[in-house]
Amino acid sequence: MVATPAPARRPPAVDLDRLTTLGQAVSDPTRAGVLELLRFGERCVCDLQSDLDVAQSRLSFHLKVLRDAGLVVDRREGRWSYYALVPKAIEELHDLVAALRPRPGRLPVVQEGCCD
Amino acid sequence: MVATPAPARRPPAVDLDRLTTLGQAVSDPTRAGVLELLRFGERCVCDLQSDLDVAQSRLSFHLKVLRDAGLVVDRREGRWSYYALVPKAIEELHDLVAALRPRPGRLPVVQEGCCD
DNA sequence: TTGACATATCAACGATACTTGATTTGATTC
DNA sequence: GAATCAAATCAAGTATCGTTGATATGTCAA
Repeated sequence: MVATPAPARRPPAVDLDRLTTLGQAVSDPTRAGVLELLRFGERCVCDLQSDLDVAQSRLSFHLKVLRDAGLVVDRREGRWSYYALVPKAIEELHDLVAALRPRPGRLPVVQEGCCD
Repeated sequence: MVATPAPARRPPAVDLDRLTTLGQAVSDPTRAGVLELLRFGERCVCDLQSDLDVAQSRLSFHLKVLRDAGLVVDRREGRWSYYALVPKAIEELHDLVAALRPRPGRLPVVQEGCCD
């Protein structure tokens, strides 16, 4: 019989690395705007550019951040690039935030003193 | 008769300002660590400090960012300050992320060209 | 009081992140 | 091929953010 892994003594730890990466991706107005637009389906860069009214290289920069974070994917077709949301990544962030919810019934209020 | 506001032609816009603010609050490892710890109830600063092993002024700085974003509240008791999650703010972020989910059945795929 | 302690604030520096304009790459059209 | 176009990349500057050490504020205990 093989040793079983030690039972979790605490609720599952939140993947903080992933949370910070996704949080950072979402923390810029241009990038948030891109995500908002992509809700309705994939869009080409030139489309996003005119909808958001940003310089081309700037948009390209932000798209790269979103891509690196895994929130969007791109697809090239002729001279155009189309970007689309990655639903799984949105769900991932959704779940990470859910994991931050206060846990009911644990340490509701502090007792005597605090340190030690 | 007073002019009625123009009816919304699209699904409700996402509150991008709020999303970026909360995203930014969550985009730093120290701050994410604080939130993770606070899931179990309020903690005093000195507690957080030793759990996270960060300098005092640094923690204080990050707590301020979280406080300014509305994600935590503090309560002073004697010499100690206790910080706690604001469940409503977590829900708010949760909902904002949900609002980024792709909308089914709209612009599923791009047609001819893109930038007419 | 005085001293020790918990926390907040501040100023200065260093590190990241964002913006801009120019250049490059690759695809299309003439 | 040459010109054009969409998009990416790069280098430079600027702005924003995070860290550090010092100081300030307020509280408690001796």
